[in-house]
Amino acid sequence: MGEGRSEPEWLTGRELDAWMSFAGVLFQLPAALDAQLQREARLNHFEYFVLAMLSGAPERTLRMSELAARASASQSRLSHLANRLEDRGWIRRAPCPHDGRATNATLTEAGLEKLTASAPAHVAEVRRLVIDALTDAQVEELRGISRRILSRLGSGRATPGTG
Amino acid sequence: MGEGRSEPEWLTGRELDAWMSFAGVLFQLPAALDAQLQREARLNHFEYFVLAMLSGAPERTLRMSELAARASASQSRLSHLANRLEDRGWIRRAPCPHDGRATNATLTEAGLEKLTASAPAHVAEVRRLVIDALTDAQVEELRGISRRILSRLGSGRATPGTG
DNA sequence: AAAGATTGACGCCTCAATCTTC
DNA sequence: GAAGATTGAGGCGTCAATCTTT
Repeated sequence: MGEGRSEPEWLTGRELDAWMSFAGVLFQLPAALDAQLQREARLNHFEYFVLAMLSGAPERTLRMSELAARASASQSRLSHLANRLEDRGWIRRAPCPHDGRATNATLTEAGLEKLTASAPAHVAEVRRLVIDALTDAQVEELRGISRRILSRLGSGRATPGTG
Repeated sequence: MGEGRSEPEWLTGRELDAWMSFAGVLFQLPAALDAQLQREARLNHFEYFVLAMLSGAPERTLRMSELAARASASQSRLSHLANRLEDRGWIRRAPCPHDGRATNATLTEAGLEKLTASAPAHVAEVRRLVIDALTDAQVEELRGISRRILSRLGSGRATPGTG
């Protein structure tokens, strides 16, 4: 990892340069992806992600807590979202038979149709803004870089908002 | 359809793998940085960025519209934020002498103190989560990758939210 | 007491409407 | 009319409190 360059208080020129560019991506890319989904599907990125997660689960069903964990979201946030998705008919909730505390969320037929209708344009935007902007080697590098950052994020401190 | 890596409708295995990891970073890293700032400085990332921008400007002053452009934020968003920052005493607004339509935002002494007090911990978190998680070569790669993505973002379509 | 989930209050952002100055 | 800026309404997320089941 970071061997010889450990001045704690500031960033060197090269590091600062890299961080400024990366921070721009961190600001603007999620906004751009959200904008595309909002425009063409009336969905935000988190809503899309939740529908996608459910579509890939057995029975198209997942516990609320499991869903929250996979989306790195608080249970509260997911609960609010589930209210809205349920109102729109994309998902349905039912108490879990095996554990009276838990709630299962299920993707409805309408929800699946919504997702499959929205996916191609979203994937195309991801391809346009990220994948096709990079060389094959850079795509590989990006994977490795992301993994490393994620490992720091995971071990940093306990994820809050679980209550 | 599926020649090379230009199938428009979906992502190949390697691309998907890279995207999944990168999307995780896109979700979690901004949240982690916001959390640190919120905890230790009662600031969010956008507020910090605005203060930092002003601190680097001549006279510690910038037009609202210029500030919004540099932060890739809508004028509306910046205006709401400026209300809050002004209430807290970090900035001051005054009409621009040269153009009656424009408003200048100035970082106050208190705002500068707030920024300098908050910066070290924030930089340390950036270093911990990003810079020190990567090799020197990866930091360089990340710079190049970010530049490429930014160029797509810039040319994509006109930035909305200017009204 | 802990885990799972939900709710309401409050804060921030988006969107459309509005006002002033150029 | 366009540019710069602001405002209010409504939507979404966070936080703290609450309820139920284990």
